Amino acid sequence: MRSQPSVLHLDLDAFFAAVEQRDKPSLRGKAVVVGGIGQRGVVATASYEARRFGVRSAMPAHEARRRAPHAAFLAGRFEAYRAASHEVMSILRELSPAVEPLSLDEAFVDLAQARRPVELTDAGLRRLVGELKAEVAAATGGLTASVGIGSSKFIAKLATELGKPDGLVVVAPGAEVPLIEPLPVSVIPGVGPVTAEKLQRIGVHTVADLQRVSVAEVAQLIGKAHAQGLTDLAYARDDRPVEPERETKSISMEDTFETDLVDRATLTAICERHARQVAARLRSAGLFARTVTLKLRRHDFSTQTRSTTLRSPIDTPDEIARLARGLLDAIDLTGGIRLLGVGVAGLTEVVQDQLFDESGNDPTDSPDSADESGTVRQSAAGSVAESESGVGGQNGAGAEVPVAGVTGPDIPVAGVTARHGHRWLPGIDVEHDEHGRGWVWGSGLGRVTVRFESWQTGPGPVRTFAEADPALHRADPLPYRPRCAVA
DNA sequence: TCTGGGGTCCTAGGACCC
DNA sequence: TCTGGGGTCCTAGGACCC
Repeated sequence: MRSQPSVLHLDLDAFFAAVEQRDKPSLRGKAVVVGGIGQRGVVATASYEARRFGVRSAMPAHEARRRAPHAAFLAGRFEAYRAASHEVMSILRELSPAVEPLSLDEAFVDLAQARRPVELTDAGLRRLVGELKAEVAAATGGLTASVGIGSSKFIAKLATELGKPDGLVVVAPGAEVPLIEPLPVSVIPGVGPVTAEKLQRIGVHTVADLQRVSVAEVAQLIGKAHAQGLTDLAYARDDRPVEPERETKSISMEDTFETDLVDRATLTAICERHARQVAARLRSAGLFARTVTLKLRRHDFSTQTRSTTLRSPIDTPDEIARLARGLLDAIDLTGGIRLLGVGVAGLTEVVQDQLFDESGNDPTDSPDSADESGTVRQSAAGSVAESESGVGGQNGAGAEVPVAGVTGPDIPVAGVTARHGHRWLPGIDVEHDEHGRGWVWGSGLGRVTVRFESWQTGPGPVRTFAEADPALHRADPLPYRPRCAVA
């Protein structure tokens, strides 16, 4: 822990919903829920107006709809969120090079490494944050942020939470322990529902309660490493540095389906598509992977993972798809699958030269022969035969689109994002040849209703078209440009 | 009709090596 | 002949975070 309040934490308020309200003037001041599309969706972000009805992040879609039936439920527009996030992160990096983003809407900044001297007094910090918030609002079209400042990451983040929305809380050095003692243990990062339940069983409800039990006793419940960490945090001891560059450890893609899938050919095609998308991200990051993981969630919500580790790192779509398919081939699909994902780990930047040639004994070194030799290592949990997953396998190497709809619209998924091919999901951007820019208000029965407005306009008119109307197109989000807003 | 998607980190147990 | 321990790598599962 530092002796100065030099860790700043910033969190954009109701971020996704706020971007939607910026770009959709008719929704300003209204209940907006991002996510919650489809039967199996969950809420990503609710506007403060929607929160008044009890809608919360991670709430199942049906529950959110029950609580706020009148709210606008929108699919996410991640390109727009990424753009706004980039603006904010740039502003923070102008302040200090030590910026650690936690997600699109959140970051830590180390003020001790600021590019210019920062006065770490209450008055100095208030001035600084005032300017920061004004810059954020100007660059993003009026988004607000909450800021917390303290002597550690834990305290800064907690301070942000206490001031939401549009807040600023500075915790003075020495005030940390009295601040946290009366709060529930769940304020400590790493204490989720399960750990909180376990702690409750030994009479620990508040942070002060946690101070009273020994590390050994906590370790009995939740493991050694975790216990020491939590105990330290209970005394506000936290020396975790702000880390601007954290390397990627894994890359994955997954989908939850609107209805459980049982057909092996369909799942195989989805598996291959995920594998190829993962490979594309791997390559664009300039990385190679040694481990490929298949993840499934069954009808009863139980989760299963199967993985394979190679001796040499790979990055081609074909290899990753082949391995993922091999893992799936060994899995019993009885009962139905609600989620399927493919991921890679064991990432490296360069493929090491094969100094010792194992002359073909290593299945991973010769992709060409992989389908006959490629048994993945025998593990304690049983072997994973890969031998049928090659070119001669069920869907073959050429299985780009072997099943109708797998790359397109016919397998609806439950996610939050607007990446469902052609479907007119609520909230997405469109352009009409005659009426210009707008967004999808709703669709169904062969019709699409569009509201024609953008951040540049006031609330706009609504019109309905045939889904197949050739004058109606999907569009990229209209970039927000501060200068145009002034004009 | 409950329960997303993208991650990180930890644990436990077996294989295997010295 | 009995009993070992440490260390690393790997797999599977789970808690947690936003």
